[in-house]
Amino acid sequence: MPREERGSQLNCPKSLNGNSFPREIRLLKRAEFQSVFNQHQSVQARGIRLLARSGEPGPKLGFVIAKKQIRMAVQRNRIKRLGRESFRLNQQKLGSLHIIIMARGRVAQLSNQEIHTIFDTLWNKLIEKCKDLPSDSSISTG
RNA sequence: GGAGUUGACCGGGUAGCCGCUGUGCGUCAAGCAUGGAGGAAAGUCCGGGCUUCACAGGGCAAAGUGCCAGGUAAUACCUGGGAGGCGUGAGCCUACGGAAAGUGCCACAGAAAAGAUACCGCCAUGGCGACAUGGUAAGGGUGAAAUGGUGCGGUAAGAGCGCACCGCGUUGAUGGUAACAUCAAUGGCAGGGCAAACCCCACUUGAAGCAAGACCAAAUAGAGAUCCUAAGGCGUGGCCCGCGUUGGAUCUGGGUUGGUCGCAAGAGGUGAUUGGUGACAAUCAUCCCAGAUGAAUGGCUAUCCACGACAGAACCCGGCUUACAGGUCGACUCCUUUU
Repeated sequence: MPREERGSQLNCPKSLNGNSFPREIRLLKRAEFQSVFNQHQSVQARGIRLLARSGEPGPKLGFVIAKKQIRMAVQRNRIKRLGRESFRLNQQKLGSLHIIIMARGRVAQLSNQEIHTIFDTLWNKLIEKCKDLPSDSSISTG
C-alpha cells in the first residue's frame, strides 16, 4: 500500500473510520483460539503467518508468539504492537475474520517499515483467499 | 595540555494525528481530566517482607559462611580498620581459620614431589687405569614448586654442625574494643604445596512459594472397583524420635479451569537540620510517582541535534552479577609546559 493512502486514512475523522481497537475485537478466550486452530485458512510471508477463520461476528485478533521463536521480550512486544496497529487501521476490510498472528525468529531482525509492508500485503492475500471460498463449511487440513 | 584513578548522573527533545490501559468526574452513554517501564525492568546468584504448611521441639545428616569492628529488617551486601600482594602515584586486588588430628592428590620433566632418595659433581680409601666402596648435599641440572636466607667459623669434603642477624614457634609487656602492631626474653630447625580435595574448628539455617493463599459464583456423584492395614496409614524438605491427625493407595467414570481480593502508601521518594571518619540513623517539612492478566505503556508524520546503546514491570523491597551508543559533573595522581 502506498504511503500517501495510509496517511490520508490517518487524517480522516475517527467517527467515520472506526479505527479504534477495544477489547471486543480481540481474541481473549481459550475456546476462541481453539476454534481458529481447528478450522482456518492461512497465509504467510517472511516469517509472519496468519491463521484466519471466517464466518464469525466481526473481526478479531490474537497473537501466538513463542518465546522459543523470539527470545527477547522487547522484540515480541514490538511485533505485537505493529500487528495490532496494522490490524486497527485495516479492520474495515477484514469483515468477519478471526485472525491469529504467528511469528518466527527472523522477524525480529526486520525494521518497523518492513513489517508494516508485510502486514499490508498479508491482509490483502487473506481477503483474496477467503473470498474464493463459497462458504466456511470447508475444513482445512491444518 | 597529555596520560590515568575514582565517585556520581543522564539514557534523545518538540509538535501534530490515530490508538491502548489505570484512576477520577460524568445521565455510568458519548466524552473530559489526569497517571502510564528500567538503570539494569535482565540473570535468578544471595538476603528479607508477605502467605500457607501440628506455628516447627531434640539428635543425626545436609547446605552455607570464614581476618576484625560497625551499619542494616537481613545478607554472601555496604562502611571503616588490619594483614598480604600489585602500581612511581592517586589507587586497586584478596575464598584472608586450621597442613607438627588423619586421609588423599601433585601431569610432564627430574635422582627424588615427602619422612624417601643421589644423575652430574665434591672428598676419602683401594687400584697403573677403567672403576669400586664409603662420606656429603655447598655447586650444576629438572620443574609451577626441591628440605629456611646472608655472612663467619668449621671440615677430608660438607652440612643449623656451631655462632650472629633475618625468618619461624612460645612466653611476657605496651598500644588497640578487636583483627593486629611494636618491644623484650626464650626455643631450636620442628620444616614443600593444595583445605573453591575429603576433613577438623567456629558460627548460621524449618520447608515451600503469589500458579503462595483467601473468598464468591457455576457445575457435580458425598460415585464405583481392586488391594493393603491398626506394633498401621497420612502430615511435618532427608532419616530417627517427638507432635498432630484418623483409614490409606491405585484404577475407572464425571465436572470446573470464570470472577473478586492478594495488588502497590512502601524497611517509599525529595529537601533541610542534627549525630557519626563513614556505611547509616534520628527529627521536621513535603510529595503520591505503572498496575496489565491472550497481558497496556504504542504507531505514523514533521522538525532539531551530539543521529539515539543495552534492553520491557508481572507480589514487593535490599544487594550482587552481567549487557550498554553517546554524553555531563565532582575529587585526586603522574608527566610536560608556562608563571
